[in-house]
Amino acid sequence: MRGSSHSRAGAKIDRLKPVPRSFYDRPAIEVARELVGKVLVHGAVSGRIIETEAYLGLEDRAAHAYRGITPRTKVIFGPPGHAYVYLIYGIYECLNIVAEKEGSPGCVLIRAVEPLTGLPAMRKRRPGVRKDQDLANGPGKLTLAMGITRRHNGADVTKGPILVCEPAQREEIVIEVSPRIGIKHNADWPLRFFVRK
DNA sequence: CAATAGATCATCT
DNA sequence: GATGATCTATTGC
Repeated sequence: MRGSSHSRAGAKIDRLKPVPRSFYDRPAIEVARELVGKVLVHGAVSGRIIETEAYLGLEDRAAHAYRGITPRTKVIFGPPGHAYVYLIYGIYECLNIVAEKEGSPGCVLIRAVEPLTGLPAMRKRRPGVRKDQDLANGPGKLTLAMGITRRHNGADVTKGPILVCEPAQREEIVIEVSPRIGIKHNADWPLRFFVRK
């Protein structure tokens, strides 16, 4: 969809229905694939999830949970439907959603969203960005644009302040699969899901 | 355009 | 003390 034909969307995001916790109580791969197309909401700011990656548990060397429970990774071992936010490269923060039942590690990295509402707020947090689609088209960019920080680590995404909701209308999308980005281990595992443009 | 370096710090060894 | 699920500016064709 190019152009911005529905620029009045801001009014109704609070009526979107949160995805139920049972949605997350499944293998991380399924959750990752089906999160594509859902809507990420934080206050008045929202965006459609267009790219995700699955990180498995103890069998996935690329996953933070690979080495077991530590103060940082304990959220991943907790109940599904919660946010895992961590600092990367000393500068940026990345948002994950915990999948699989409590005790079973597995999570989904949200890599990109397409801005839907709250565009002015996003621009304020990301000065210098030219195109709307560049505001949140990366893991570090989307947390910046949407004001998500480590304060939200452990937050329940079925309750807020960060929410994952069903989109207002079902859209026809084609989901593509590829290897994950920027990792060293298991670099050929097809665990990245994204919307075909 | 494509390739590369630098920023910067919590976490784990 | 090394590392990393990134981004941006800059350099070089």
